[in-house]
Amino acid sequence: MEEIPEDLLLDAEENGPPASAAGGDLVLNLEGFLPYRLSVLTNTVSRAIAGAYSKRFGLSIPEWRVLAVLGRFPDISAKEVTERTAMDKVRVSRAVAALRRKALIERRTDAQDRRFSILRHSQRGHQIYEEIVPLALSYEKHLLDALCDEERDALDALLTKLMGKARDL
Amino acid sequence: MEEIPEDLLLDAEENGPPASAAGGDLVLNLEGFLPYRLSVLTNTVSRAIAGAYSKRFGLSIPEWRVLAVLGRFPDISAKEVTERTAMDKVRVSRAVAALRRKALIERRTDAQDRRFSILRHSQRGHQIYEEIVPLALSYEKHLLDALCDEERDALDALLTKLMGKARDL
DNA sequence: ATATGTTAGTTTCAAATGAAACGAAATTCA
DNA sequence: TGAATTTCGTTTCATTTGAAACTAACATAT
Repeated sequence: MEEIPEDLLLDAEENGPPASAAGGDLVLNLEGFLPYRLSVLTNTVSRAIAGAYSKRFGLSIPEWRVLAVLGRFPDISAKEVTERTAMDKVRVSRAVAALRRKALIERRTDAQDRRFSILRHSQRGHQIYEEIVPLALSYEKHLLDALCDEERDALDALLTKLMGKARDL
Repeated sequence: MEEIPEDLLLDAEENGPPASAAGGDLVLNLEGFLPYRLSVLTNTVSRAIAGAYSKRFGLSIPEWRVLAVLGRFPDISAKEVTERTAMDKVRVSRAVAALRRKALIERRTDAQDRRFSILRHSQRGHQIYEEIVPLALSYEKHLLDALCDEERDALDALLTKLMGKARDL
């Protein structure tokens, strides 16, 4: 269903920050809009890293996150994984199932409270973890290479503050 | 709403977590890992904003982005929308289709090159846009309230630098 | 012209996602 | 005790997503 064009106005480029705006119209400049900038940066970073270990190890992002948190906190429950990864329980459940299928983690049941699982790396899972960690760290390092020490501290503080604000809404 | 881990340690390397983490192993501290922190912050922010206008106006994130970029750059093609929103062409195509179904944007065809579309707000689309912009800006303002002027400048510079680095990989 | 290649945008298909319903285990309260 | 409630984790179902295949329009070369 293509419509035939009527009159065409060729568009003059508007540039620079806000400024423009006919009459009392409000205009939002996406390129400078903080939530948007965060989103683009995050997606770019995530894709780059995910590309690295999904190609090489066949891991999805949720799977890698579970592996990562179990590297630091072995023998925790799926519930605690959700808390430490900020993923919801459905995602965690599926990531855990996938990792078990691949024999990269092992699951036991908590004897005190049998609703809880107890998760940890398998030997092979731990090997892979130890291969990925340097990759992840080196990508982080690459990013931080853009910054001097003071800037890194500043970034750390800024992210903490923003996270605090973001949560209360 | 997921809980966030309590202990914040600076960057990753060797840490002394629970007993069973055996000998000289490398450990990655997710809570301090920059890509992860960015991801959590971004998702928190995106969800909060999306919640606001999806409930009230029935718009998805991609639809809002298209509407937003057309607010600032009317009469551009879908191709240019993809460039200005950092979304892939499939997402843009579907968002445009959805917005047209809702009669919030209009599409013509470029007479010079009939592969290109020419997109702009409908009247009603523009109304909605002008209702959402203040919402979006006020949420951004809320976030930035956490920061003083110097910090805002610093954040701006940091995001620019990080984005630059993120892109080359 | 005809063939070859490129680009804008859509469609198809399989995988990822999240809300809600669910089963099992534990807890609370009568 | 046992009925009602909560919690952990899984499953179901409808929607969203992206890679790849596709169509249509244009460009270039022979």
